[in-house]
Formats: sequence, structure tokens, C-alpha cells
Amino acid sequence: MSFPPRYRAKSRVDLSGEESRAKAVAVATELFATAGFKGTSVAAVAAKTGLSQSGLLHHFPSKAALLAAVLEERDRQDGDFLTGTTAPPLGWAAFDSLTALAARNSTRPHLVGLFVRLAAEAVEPSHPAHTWVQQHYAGIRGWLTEAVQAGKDRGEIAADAPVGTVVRTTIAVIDGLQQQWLLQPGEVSMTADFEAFVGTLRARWSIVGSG
Amino acid sequence: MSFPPRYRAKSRVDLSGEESRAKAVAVATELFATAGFKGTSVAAVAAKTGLSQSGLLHHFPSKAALLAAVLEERDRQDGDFLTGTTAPPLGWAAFDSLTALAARNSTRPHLVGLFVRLAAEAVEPSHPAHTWVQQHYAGIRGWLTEAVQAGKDRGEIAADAPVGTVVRTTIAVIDGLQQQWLLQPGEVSMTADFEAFVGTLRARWSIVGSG
DNA sequence: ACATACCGACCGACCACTCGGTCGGTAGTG
DNA sequence: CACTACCGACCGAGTGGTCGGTCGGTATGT
Repeated sequence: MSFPPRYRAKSRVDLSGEESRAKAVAVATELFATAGFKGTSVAAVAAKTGLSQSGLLHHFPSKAALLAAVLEERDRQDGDFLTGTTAPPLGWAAFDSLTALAARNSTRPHLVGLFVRLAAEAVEPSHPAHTWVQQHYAGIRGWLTEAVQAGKDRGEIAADAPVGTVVRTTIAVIDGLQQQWLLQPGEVSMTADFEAFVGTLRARWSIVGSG
Repeated sequence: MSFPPRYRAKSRVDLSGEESRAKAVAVATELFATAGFKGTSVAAVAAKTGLSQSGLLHHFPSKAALLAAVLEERDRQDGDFLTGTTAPPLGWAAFDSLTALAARNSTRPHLVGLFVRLAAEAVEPSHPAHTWVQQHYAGIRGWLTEAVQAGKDRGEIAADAPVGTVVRTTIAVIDGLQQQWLLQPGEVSMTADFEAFVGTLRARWSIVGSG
């Protein structure tokens, strides 16, 4: 998406353009997270960015394009965990990575709210974020399924553990805890609760003496 | 809400009013479930009900009032499980009731969609359904907390089981499975997955020989 | 000259909601 | 029975406001 700087890097015009774009994405992330996509107006994003509506639409041809940029940015920030260049964690280590992800998300309510909002809004196929949400779930599902299967192969996880159910339930716990965390931010620890859930999984499906 | 019939009960005018009202609530439930509250227009509800917009607003003074009627109806249908007149189930039986609730919900995608949608939309305090969502979660939390505590007292559940975490995680699993079920209706069984989760809980926190 | 960043003015569509009325049925009175 | 008074159900035609998006222009830097 980012094209090479054709002028000197410090050019005021280009810099200003990039800055406006980035700021608009940040503002849109926050507003989409709290008011949803349909509940947020382009004018509101523009105002909070410090642009006129036309100025904002100069950078993003449509509201949907702005949403796409927001989702792209979210993927970029989270992608290191799942689709990063490093090898993905396997076996129980994958669940530890998810715990770490939960801990990190606890410091970024904007991104959590954005996801919870959009996941619910985009259930209907006509929503501009529908395919993104589908792919997001498919990605996590596939990643976690592979990790659990690998855990079986290397003797960490019991061979009779129901992979699909474990995977879906784990994802469900993450999503559900996020929802509750948004409703009572101070009184819920996503990290602790998820860690306890993983402990329960280990107690049930760990092969004794393997970790 | 219902005032005493000043005329004979079978008056055709009154009956027609009740019917229109009920149909409007049913239609609104469906539309709110698929398009959300903000994404649904009063005109759309009116058209699908078979009324003009003015006719619909004759029965419900505002869109928010229509939403309130929808939520009231949902509570009425689900309330038997949690706040019914019969004594609430305690100990592990409470989780069996939740399994039954999941099974019943599997046959009513409208109500599931309505809840998932509104729970996400109503995170922001200004949303007309915000307090309803808060109370809904508080109700389930309290109900399940009491059940788990009672299970400890009667020796079904281990005394060192972390009540709060178990309760929050259980609610999270329900919510998360609903979300996934909405995204892939045919490929997920909320009932089976939740049942497996309960099995994992039992394996970890059941007191041996008690059930 | 040329591209980029940006704005003011505007547009048609849609929004929730209001207003003034019609219509059919009911109750009371004679 | 007829007549009046009244009711709830419902509609057509608006209200002002907001929506996403377009267009023509200006200012600026290369």
C-alpha cells in the first residue's frame, strides 16, 4: 500500500498527506470502535481528524475504503502474532501466545471494541466488512487447528481431544471475554480468565509428563 | 402495560390493534437482528409489518419504544429459564439448563442475532439498549454465581474452584459460540460445543463421586 | 506546467418524527 | 330505531436534519 517517496522524504506536502491519512485511520478506528461503522459519519471522522469532509474523502474515495484502511491497519498490528514471518507456535505454546495476545489487547481497548463491533455488525453478508470478518475467523481457526494437531503429533495433547470443539471454544472464550471486558472495563481481567481457561484445557487434555 | 378492556373483549378494532402491535414487534425483532438497531429504519419495519410509517408510530411513540417492546418480548420468552417461578437449578444442574438454553436457541436464530447485535451495539452508554444489556449480563452472572456457590455448598463443586472466573468464562463461551454460529450456521453446533465445555469444567472441578 | 492537499458549496437520498385528517366501530341518549 | 359524541387505528404529506458523495476551485510545493 505504501508507495516509495518520490520526492525528498521531508517534503511538507507529502508528509502532511501521509500524516493526515494516518491520523484519519486512527480517528476512524476509535469512532468505529465506539459507535460502529454505520453509527459513525464521515463528517465526524473528518472533524476529529481536523479535515473537512471533502478533505477526508480526498484520501479515501468512500467510507468503505476508509473502513478497509482501518482493518488493514488492524491486521498489520496483530498479524505479527499469527501470520508473522517467524514460525507459528505449536501445541500448548499456541495457547500461551493467545494469552499474550489477550494481555496486549487489554491495553488497547480501541482495537478490541473495533473487532467486537464489526464482528457483530458484519454478520450480514452485505456489510462491507463481512468477508474480512469471515477471513479473520477462518485464519484464527486454521492457525489454532494446526497448532492443536501439531500438539497431538508431538505428544503434548491427548490424541482423543476433540480438535474442532477445542478450537471453537477457545475462540469463543476470547470473543466473549472481550465483550464482557468492554461492558465492565475495570472489573474483568481478560488475561487471568483466559489463562484459567487454558489451565482447564491442559488439565483435561494434556498428556501427563509432557508439560 | 395492558389496560382493562372497557368494551367487550372481542371488539374487532381492539383485536386488530393488538395484532398489528404484535406483528410489528416480531418484524422489528427480525430486522434488528439482521441489520442492527441503527441499521434498521422505522419505515422498513412499517413496510414489512404492512403498515405505513405513521401507523407504526401510532402504536410505538418512538423507535426506541419499539426497541423496548422487542426487548421486553425477548425477556418474556427467555425469562422462564432464569427468573421463572420455579426454583432455579443449582450446582451442575445450572450448566445443564444452559445447555438446554443453547439447544433451544439453535432453533431461534432471530433471537440469537438480536442479542449478539445489540450486545455489541449497546456497549456505548448512550445506546438505548445499554442498560438492558448491562442488566441482562448482571442477571445471568448473578444467577450462575449463586448456582456455582450452591454447588460448592452441597459438595458437588470443588471448594477451591474460582467462581468468578468459571462464571465469566461460561458466559463468554455462550456468547462466542453464538457469534460463530451466526457466521457459519450449518457448520457449528452450539449445543455440542457447549456441552463439551461443561464436560471439561466437570472434569476439572467436580468433586469425585458426586455426579 | 503539473501534481498534491484541501476546502466550500452543493446534491439527492434517507432519517426519525409530526400533523391534520379519514374511517369504522362503540356508547349513550331519546 | 336514529342521532350525537367519541374513540382507537391508520394514512398522506410533510418537517428539519443528517447521510455519503460530487464538483469546481485554491493554495502550495516541485
